[in-house]
Amino acid sequence: MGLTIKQAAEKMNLTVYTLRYYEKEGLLPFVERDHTGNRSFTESDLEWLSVICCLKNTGMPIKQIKQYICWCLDGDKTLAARKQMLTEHRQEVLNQIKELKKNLEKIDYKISHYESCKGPVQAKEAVVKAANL
Amino acid sequence: MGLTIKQAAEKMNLTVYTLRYYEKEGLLPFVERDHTGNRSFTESDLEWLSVICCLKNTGMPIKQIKQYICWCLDGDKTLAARKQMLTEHRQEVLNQIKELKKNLEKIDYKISHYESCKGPVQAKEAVVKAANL
DNA sequence: TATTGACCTGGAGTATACTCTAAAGTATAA
DNA sequence: TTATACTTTAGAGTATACTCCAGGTCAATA
Repeated sequence: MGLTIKQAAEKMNLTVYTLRYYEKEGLLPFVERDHTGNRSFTESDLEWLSVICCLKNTGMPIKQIKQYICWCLDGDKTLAARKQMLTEHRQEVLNQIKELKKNLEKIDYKISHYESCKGPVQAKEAVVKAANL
Repeated sequence: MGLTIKQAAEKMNLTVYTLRYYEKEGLLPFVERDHTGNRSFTESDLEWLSVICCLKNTGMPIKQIKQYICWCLDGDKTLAARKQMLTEHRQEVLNQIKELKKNLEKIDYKISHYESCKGPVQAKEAVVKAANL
């Protein structure tokens, strides 16, 4: 027996609303139903979900994830397309990391100014400059 | 003379719509107007904007950025609060980078499977496993 | 003087990704 | 048998961050 939607949601740290939404958007064409019409999540489904979450958490839009999933279910003839999509996405993730690191430096720089402000009152202009730049 | 909204937008790689939206949201209380009521962006304003973009690009919500800007204009009594906000945000950025790197590994792993699929046809099961996991 | 072009405002519209509600169905326990 | 604890669907509502439009103002040029 597979997991109920609630159990699957708990395991994946998602809400049942989100899982139903993902299905509505075509991200979960592989999830089957039991005799009463309830969704039944297998271990394999959870692995698919973990790929979906990986792509979602790295900024891929739902529609593109859907495209990827559809390609996966469409057999070998989409192998090249899938590989290309992931390779391009990989580059985007690398760019995101680079951007974050650049911005992190700027944040660190500002924090370092606040560090130097914790002592006794300084010349007002110096404080203003440190705070604003 | 300061820059027009169009010039400022170009310099900051934003649209004029976005700049007006930011002002509407209280992110640009420092931008002044000329005698005709047009916004006039100074160099200092652009520096503020670059901080705003830095925070926005690292995922800080507009409302929180507004809080930060308001604190900056509210003098020394908010120094501790500002420092705390940036320090907490810094940690969030570190977490984002960590998460992205973790997901990048998963993406790399999947790509490596596609790499191994480019040769002559393999056993069908092996291909399916490589593609799906 | 008339037109052009860039600016202004308020407010409506869009995109994305959920998030929730209402009404109905089903299985188990008291 | 009735209560509860789930499940289902369609569809409405929310949050965030823009994005655009209509109608108007203003300054410079033909």
